[in-house]
Amino acid sequence: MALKMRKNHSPNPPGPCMLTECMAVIAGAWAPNVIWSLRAGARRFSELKADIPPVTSKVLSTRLSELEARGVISRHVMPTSPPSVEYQLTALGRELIPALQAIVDVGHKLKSRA
Amino acid sequence: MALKMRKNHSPNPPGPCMLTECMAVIAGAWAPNVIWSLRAGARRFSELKADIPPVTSKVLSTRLSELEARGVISRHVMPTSPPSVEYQLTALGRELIPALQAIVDVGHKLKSRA
DNA sequence: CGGAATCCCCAGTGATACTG
DNA sequence: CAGTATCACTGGGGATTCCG
Repeated sequence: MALKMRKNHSPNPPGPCMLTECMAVIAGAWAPNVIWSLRAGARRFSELKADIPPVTSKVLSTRLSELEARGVISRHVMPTSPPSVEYQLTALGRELIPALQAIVDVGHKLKSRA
Repeated sequence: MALKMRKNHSPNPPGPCMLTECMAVIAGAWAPNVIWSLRAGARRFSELKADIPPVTSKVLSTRLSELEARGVISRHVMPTSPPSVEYQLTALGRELIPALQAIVDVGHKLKSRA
């Protein structure tokens, strides 16, 4: 899986800029899945990796970084031994859930008609 | 802009398969914008191209072919001279609108907080 | 006008291995 | 456990050109 979204073509095209804007957030391999996995609450790196088997550590950490940079998720290092890290959606990230929910809904319809 | 989605990693991963399923449909460069432009009704090739300035003819026609193949849009050749072609959403395609609407909504929130 | 065919290119993935 | 480092590759996308 992979998602690419052009990140910038400077003069915002007239119409569907918001669409493009937000697509960029949920773009990137496995990004939607990560958000979806976090929808019920915080999860640790290895849990996320287990939730989404085909993802590699590299891509997962890359995606987590991006999402954190965009303010969609927050990262908390737990001072345990061995150290573990928890990720959870920020308020901003939770705003994405309805959109993903809508996508999932359509996915079901697509599936049932295929 | 570009979107990639893995099309198949055979044993459907437990959870977010529907998500992936549907993401694949709206993935691909400018696909969401095309659907969005068709939201209000049928449009011709050149109109779509005008709606989404940065898209090239090749990519637009590629995307239209894919979307048609997926049953999201329908293609009608008008027997005029010069010939023109109209595209419109199928019932299936219209199912996608709520999802895109949700994405646009989130886009606004993202924008207003950035 | 609408779009198919070609060529090229690199960003984004994946695989693998290594580290604190 | 939670990453980072390297490498190689693939195909999606852009530009350009040609066709009916």
